Amino acid sequence: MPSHHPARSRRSTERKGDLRERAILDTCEALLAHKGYNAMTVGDIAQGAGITRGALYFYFGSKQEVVVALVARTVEHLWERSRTTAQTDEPRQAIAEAMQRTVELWNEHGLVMRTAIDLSLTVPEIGELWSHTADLFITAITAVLERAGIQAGTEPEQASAMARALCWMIERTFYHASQESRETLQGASATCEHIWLTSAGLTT
Amino acid sequence: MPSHHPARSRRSTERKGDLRERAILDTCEALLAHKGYNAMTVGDIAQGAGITRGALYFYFGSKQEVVVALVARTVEHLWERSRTTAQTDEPRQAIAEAMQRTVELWNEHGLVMRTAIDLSLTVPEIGELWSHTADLFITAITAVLERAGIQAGTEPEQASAMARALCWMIERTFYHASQESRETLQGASATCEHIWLTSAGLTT
DNA sequence: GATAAAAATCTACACTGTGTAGACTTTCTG
DNA sequence: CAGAAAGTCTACACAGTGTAGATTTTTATC
Repeated sequence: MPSHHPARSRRSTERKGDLRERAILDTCEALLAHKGYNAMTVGDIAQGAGITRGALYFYFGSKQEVVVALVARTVEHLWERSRTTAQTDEPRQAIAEAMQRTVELWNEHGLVMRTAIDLSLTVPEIGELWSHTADLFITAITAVLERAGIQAGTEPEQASAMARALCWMIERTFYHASQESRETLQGASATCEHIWLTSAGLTT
Repeated sequence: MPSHHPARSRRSTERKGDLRERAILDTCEALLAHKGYNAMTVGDIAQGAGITRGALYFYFGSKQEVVVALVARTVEHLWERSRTTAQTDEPRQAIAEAMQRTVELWNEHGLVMRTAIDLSLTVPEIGELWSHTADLFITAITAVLERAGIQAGTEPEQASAMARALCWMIERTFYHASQESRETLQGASATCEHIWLTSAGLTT
């Protein structure tokens, strides 16, 4: 990998390699979509990016590394968005907004997110990335639950544990629904929102 | 041709192969536990079962087939148990019993169940097996919700969709918790049970 | 208990995909 | 424009897979 983190040194021109690297990740994403991780070979990716296998190994050490970089790119984007999104104090509204945002995320990045989940177990770096992402969600859900009056704490029926279960519910439900259609995903989101509301004691 | 041993000779001989087949699946399960699916090779399995690779291919056509058979064996066992377990009418008790049973299942077969979930996407047969298993759970949860007064139907806030979301919540929560410890799993179960009860409107 | 079919096992090989080595070409930079 | 850095290629060694065919063991039958 040539570019580590060159944030401070401003480069005059964008190196050819930066372009290639993006082409590689884009190709990888496309291949993931219609071949899946296992069927996709390093040769396929290289070919799609317009170079030979040998050249690809100049950028990434393995197929896994390519996918890790792809997941990192996407996840970075998620963090970015969740950081710049306004937080609402009113629980009901906060929940509605969170679910809406999550639907958008899955509509846009469902494929990579599903891949990240699938590879979490086998590729430690991806596991790391994804578990960090999940923690962001769990923290956010916990905050909403507490603001809605659920007792804070880590015991099974307190906010923290409930938030974790709700997070997994949303992850898994969206994982499946996003494979179907946007309509399915929207419906699944409504169901999750309803359960979240009920769990928060906001059933009016 | 006349059959000289009418009743008694049914399945009299257990072939040597039946023993080997079991040895292969057992070895596979053991290897999955401390190497994981990808790292485990056909040679490893054969060696563990005391035969060569070539001989293993007499029993199974591929590594995937071995794992499919292993999952099938386990899942068969799940179905068996859920069929012979008494169903309770009282919702609260039904939920408590279902959760207890599920904890036991994951304690006993967590490894294979996690494997099944991981491979659902990439191995169609396993996907089939697992989705059928999930359907059993979803149907059961739906029934309990309806008995508790939740409106029947498939709209986002009706019993069927809610049961699906709750099923995924339990699956994913148990998937993670069963990797930790029995205590973690027990706590996670309590949390899921609480959310299920709340969703069913049984919060007294 | 001899024997032939079936069941089980082995060795050897062809194939696919991975990752590495080293030579070569292009693109910067002073 | 010359040397360095970046990028690319071909060729090779290696892992694991699945198959072919010969060979041995087990089982059923007379």
